[in-house]
Amino acid sequence: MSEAAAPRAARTRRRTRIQQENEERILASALAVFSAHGFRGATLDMIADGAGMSKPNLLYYFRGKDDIFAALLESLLESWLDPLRELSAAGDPMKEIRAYIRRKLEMARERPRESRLFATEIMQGAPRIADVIQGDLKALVDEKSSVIRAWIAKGLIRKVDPHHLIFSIWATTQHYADFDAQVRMLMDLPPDADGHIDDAARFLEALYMKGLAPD
Amino acid sequence: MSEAAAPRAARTRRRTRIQQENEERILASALAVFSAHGFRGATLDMIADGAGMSKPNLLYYFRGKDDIFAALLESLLESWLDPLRELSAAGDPMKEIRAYIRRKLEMARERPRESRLFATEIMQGAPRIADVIQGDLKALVDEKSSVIRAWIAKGLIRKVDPHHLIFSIWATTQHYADFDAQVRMLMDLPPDADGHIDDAARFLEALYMKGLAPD
DNA sequence: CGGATGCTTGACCATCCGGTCAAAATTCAC
DNA sequence: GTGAATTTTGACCGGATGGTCAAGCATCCG
Repeated sequence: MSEAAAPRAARTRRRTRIQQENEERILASALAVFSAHGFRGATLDMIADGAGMSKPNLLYYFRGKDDIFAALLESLLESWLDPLRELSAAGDPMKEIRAYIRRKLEMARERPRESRLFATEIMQGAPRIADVIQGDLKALVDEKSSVIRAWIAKGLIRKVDPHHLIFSIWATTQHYADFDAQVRMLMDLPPDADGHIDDAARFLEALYMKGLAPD
Repeated sequence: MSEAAAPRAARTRRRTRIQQENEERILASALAVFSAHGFRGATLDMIADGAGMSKPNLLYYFRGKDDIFAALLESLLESWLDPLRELSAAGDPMKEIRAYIRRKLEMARERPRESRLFATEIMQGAPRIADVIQGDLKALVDEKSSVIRAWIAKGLIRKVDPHHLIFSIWATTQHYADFDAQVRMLMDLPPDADGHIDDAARFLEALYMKGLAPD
């Protein structure tokens, strides 16, 4: 994500009210379309339709499909990483980890499309977001790994590999967003129910509390 | 998965040696291509190239892209569900669960493309495999959930929701296949190393053994 | 060894899709 | 209100892509 996508529209002066609004509508539509169909499966017409405008108009605001995708990722990245960022070295380790699990599950409930967007991209080798992963995300993960190692050194949690701990929390929580369709089918849930997330929270919190408690 | 894809070629009589070979080569190539690019991102030309034949020739064996995909899923499904099928009600619960985790991680190491194939499909709402999930897979999951419930009733493992236990094992193990690119970037691993899977096994086994042991 | 059957492919088609362009419509500043 | 700047769009283009077809080539069986 080297820089913000530069819409043709923005070449002239500052952002107009119309520019602001339309760019927001485009990104909102792009999130829906990209997360549902993947980058390749998404079409500019779908995104334009979702944003209530014509394709050429869409391309007046963004240079092309790649630019829309890049702008979308950039607009989402910050808040996507927030839950991990909030993991505080100063807090009680068990409470911090439990709270992290809760935040991630809440994201899975509230923003499943964001989760699927990143997931589909990573599964195809992360061609468009490799720099973000190796940059910002890696720095954050390394930092929090140190925090976890410090907790271990103090004997506050069991000795585990911080990377694998983080991966497992990502995997278990994002599962309820990424594999939502499967979860619903296997649990016989209606399309809108989300109470199972609370059950998942109870299960995961118990698993990690028992699993990480020092001997 | 209502029925096997019916190649034009098979209309006449029984499968020829050449038919057998070519169908295998096509499915092998299709696995590589579909898992790397998703259904929409895959093209018939890519699959034909990978199978070392022309596109019309490929379409002599399968009716179309959808048929190839359906045949591929059907050919993989059985062995994909094997690890869970092997979970035995008769065995020691802790050992059974640990062995299940190992089998799933081994699948992630040995057959990551299969994992990604199913994952991308489910993430897009499972449009092409809904019947399999609601049929065979659901029956299997329900059966094994009963097994787990029986273990709980006997006090052999802690009281947990069987569905969420199964989901969490799927999520944590398949993560190393589906998100392989991210795992490698965050752990600074070369493209071919797979020793981190052993570390993951140690982490996950410990997490679940401690997390599931009865109080 | 010759015909019937099965296998393979080059050429082609229709549609989709990302993207362009010029002109029309709207908004804005004065 | 009016001219300039901004916004919007119908029409269009070129390449990709799923799929077809008819003819050529290989294989098999008697």
